[in-house]
Amino acid sequence: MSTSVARLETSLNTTFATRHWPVISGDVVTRVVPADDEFAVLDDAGTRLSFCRNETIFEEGENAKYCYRLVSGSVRLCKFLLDGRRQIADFFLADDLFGFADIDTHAFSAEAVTDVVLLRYPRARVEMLIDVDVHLRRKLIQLTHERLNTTQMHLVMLGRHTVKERIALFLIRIAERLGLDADVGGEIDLPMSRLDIADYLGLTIETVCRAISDLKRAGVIAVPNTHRIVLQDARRLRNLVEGATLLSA
Amino acid sequence: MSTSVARLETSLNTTFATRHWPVISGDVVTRVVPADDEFAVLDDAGTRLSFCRNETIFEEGENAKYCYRLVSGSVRLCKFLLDGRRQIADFFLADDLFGFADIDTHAFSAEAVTDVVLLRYPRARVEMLIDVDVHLRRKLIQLTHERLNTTQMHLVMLGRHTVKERIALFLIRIAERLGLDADVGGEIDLPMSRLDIADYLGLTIETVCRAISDLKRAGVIAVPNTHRIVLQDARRLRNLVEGATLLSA
DNA sequence: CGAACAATTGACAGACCTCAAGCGACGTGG
DNA sequence: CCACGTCGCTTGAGGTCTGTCAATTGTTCG
Repeated sequence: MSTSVARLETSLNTTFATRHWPVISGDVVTRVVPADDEFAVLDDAGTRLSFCRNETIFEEGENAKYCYRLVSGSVRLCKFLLDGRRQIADFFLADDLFGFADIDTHAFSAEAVTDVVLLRYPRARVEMLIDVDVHLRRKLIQLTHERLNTTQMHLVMLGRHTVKERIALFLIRIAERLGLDADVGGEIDLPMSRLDIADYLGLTIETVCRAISDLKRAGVIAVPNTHRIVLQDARRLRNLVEGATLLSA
Repeated sequence: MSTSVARLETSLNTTFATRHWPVISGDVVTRVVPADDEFAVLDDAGTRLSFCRNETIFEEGENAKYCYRLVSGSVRLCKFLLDGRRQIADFFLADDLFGFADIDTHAFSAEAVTDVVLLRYPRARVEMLIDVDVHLRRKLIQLTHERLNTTQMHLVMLGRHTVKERIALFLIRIAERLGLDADVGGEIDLPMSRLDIADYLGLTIETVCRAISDLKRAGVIAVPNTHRIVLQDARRLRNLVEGATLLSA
């Protein structure tokens, strides 16, 4: 599959050949954007691009000429060490912005976790607009601040949380980002592989599997298929992360 | 000295009596600010405050009414879990800004690592100035982006680096922040305790001690006293972090 | 000099990683 | 349509690194 590949500008007629899993048609997902669209002003400057699963969107060290907005699919932001170790710093989901904080060159690589459609903005243009448009500016600053905060929470997870806590937090936070109420429960459609999760949580794939199996065995979650997780006992899931944060989730 | 101290506004007559180590007089350190001072415009809005070692500057959950600029001393940004685990997300040194990205409430606590002098700015004022002053705005945005980047590098360290690599990276990065050329070597004056280092690196104090002792035994560093580290063999120190980043330090 | 606190070192245990085999879903080819 | 190969996931057995517990040393200050 996806021998084809990413293409560009105009086209987008990438007959995303047959992929196996995440069925996300670049057309179906029609900009379900939150009402307040401070980014409308950016749209004119954007080029629509598509990438196939596992394709690289930009690479560490590359000149950071562009910023991006994810239209559909999901993206991982990652860094590789010389011996192959990998750390994923973030996952981006539909409507997330990324690449805006990269100064001069990208410090991390961005790769398509699933087939992906995104908008690409020239950084110079963005910086110009920031000076001109107060609403855009405020929104971008706010988003950057939020990202710094979530990155710091991620840091706490890697530094001080146990395996069980990390998995539980990961599921809770993904659920919330996908618009579920993690206290009620619901079904999560995980875009990423077990290995991606492991590299996000600073663990090995085996450890992630075992932890998920434990949760399954305990009846806290169900796993109808690999990429689908059902939160059955949201309360117990949350209890797994006490002592989590003193205040926030 | 500095038996005096912290205070402000009203009382806070916590006579933190005598402390043992870092002797930093709040008066001696007179704003050795880099030439380009985009922050001058902030100064009028700032209140000068002092804190004693281990005092809390702001606490997780507190209303984030203020932003801060560190004049002298150093500060840790940390989060506590219910069972006492602690993760330090950042250390701030002289002239660093902090608290600017905190939305609504502080997600982390800030505590004085040494006796500290700082400037406190009302957030509302800062936000107003950001809209008015282009240079201030650009500088603040740039600093926030830099902080996001260093936080992500920190993430890689916690997720994928070994103990030796973490210690080596920590020393290299602190040295650079203190203005040393980490390739040449030099002497680092560590403001923080071993426990602080441990909680910054996601380790225990014992593990940090052992790693430092190993480096000492190997002749890579010398440790004339607890808070002073001499980089004797900068090249070997750097070699410890290959496979570190593919490109950056 | 002694008390309090921080740092260091040692012995041991346990959590997580490594290595390896087995399973399951999916797609291709006979 | 079914068999087989591939790839990702899961499970098991065993080892290692780092955390835990405890004792010792060193430093600062009363």
